[in-house]
Amino acid sequence: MKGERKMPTQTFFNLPIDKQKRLLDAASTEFSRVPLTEASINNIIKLAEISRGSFYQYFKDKEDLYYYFFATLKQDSKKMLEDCLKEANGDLFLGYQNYFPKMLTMITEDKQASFFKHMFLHMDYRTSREVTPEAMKKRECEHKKDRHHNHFADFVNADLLKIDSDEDFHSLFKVMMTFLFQTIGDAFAKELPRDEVIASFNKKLFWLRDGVYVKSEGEK
Amino acid sequence: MKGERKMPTQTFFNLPIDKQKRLLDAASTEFSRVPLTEASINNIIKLAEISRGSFYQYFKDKEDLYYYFFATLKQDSKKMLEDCLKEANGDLFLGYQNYFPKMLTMITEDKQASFFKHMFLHMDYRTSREVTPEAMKKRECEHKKDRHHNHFADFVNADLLKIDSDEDFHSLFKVMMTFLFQTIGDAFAKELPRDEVIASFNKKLFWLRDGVYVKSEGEK
DNA sequence: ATATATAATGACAAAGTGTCATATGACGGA
DNA sequence: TCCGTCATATGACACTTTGTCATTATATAT
Repeated sequence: MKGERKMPTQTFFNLPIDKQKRLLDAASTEFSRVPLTEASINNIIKLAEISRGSFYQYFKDKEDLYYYFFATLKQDSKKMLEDCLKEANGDLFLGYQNYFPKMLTMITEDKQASFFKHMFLHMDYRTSREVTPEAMKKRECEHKKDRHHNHFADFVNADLLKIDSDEDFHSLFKVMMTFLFQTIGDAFAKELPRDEVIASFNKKLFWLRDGVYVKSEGEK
Repeated sequence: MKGERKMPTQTFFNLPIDKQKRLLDAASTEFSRVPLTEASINNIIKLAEISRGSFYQYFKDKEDLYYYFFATLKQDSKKMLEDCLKEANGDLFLGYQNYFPKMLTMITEDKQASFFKHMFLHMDYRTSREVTPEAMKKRECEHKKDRHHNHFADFVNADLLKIDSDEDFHSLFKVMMTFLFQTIGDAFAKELPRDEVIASFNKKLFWLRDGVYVKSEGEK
């Protein structure tokens, strides 16, 4: 593993806004053209009209820019889930059921759709961590008084769920995000129509909610 | 998308066995050293002591060799799941519960463990398709009389499950494979001890089996 | 005006990729 | 034995990419 830097350098942020924007636009174009592994820094610097050396003054490498670019996109996504959970009165599954179609719209109808397509079809461990909202990560620092940004677990009514610990919560969140990624990956790969995609997600969601086993009598 | 070839050329199979083996050994070494994207054909041909031109006579590119190498490893895995399902008398979940520890052993204790580690940490859409046993894929060719290799659905007692169609079966299989990949990915990433990994998988499995919602009274 | 920090540049070395014209060698027929 | 043919082997080549670095330019403050 290489040393990972998560952010651009200060130098980048000191840049005039329009130069920053040029770079991000270039990133958008290149990462929409091909998946991360095939993207070329050469193309990006040509598009952004900056010199090779400058690029490396702002970012450690391709990945660094990639994840930063993604971060600029995902800002609203956090709030969206939060709202859906509130709206569902803490019902985790209902919340997700409302969340998914919104998410899908954002991903497929955005002008970045092509970027997202590559992303979801090449979703690996690192990427899935980046994509997962912070608020979903395990909270280990409850004692710290600066809980400035709240945790999704706070919006969920745990009484409805067979969940014992924060650990479990985290694990369950991850499972649900996995469902989401998997379904969207499928959607892109097979170019399914929107309603089928949603139906497919809901089916998985309900399996998880109610169980796949038949209970006593088959109410099917 | 580029034209994908799944197999080595005939030329490769015409080669003397020991030369084939040299190449596969080289693949094993290189793909254990680094993930696919960082692997270098240069290294492989040096290790295998073949010329650059020869390599391209056998394989279309890195990926081609990679997936072929993987195919040589995965042969027994199919039978393993089949046996587990039989042993569980068609109980899908019990079958998987038995299957997982065996799978885990195979992946972590094999001499290819390092290869698998890279694979699971970089599992993308394509890879997950390759890894998933054939017998799990959707069967569309029931009418064809040559059902020479059987389908996992045949070993599963569907009466126990809320499953309506083959489509559903396929979808459920995929979910379960996803659990498996996700859990193993976690295991490698966080270097969890074996029993924790198994516990984590089982927890997810039982969530899916029985549902995450509490039923009527909390038997917790 | 001068010193100092900050940013920009492109040439460069190193490494990798896929291709191609050519070389090798095995085999069968004349 | 000589020749033609076929499958295979080879490595030089042209090309792309990457990350670095010595140098130059620009801005800011004294």
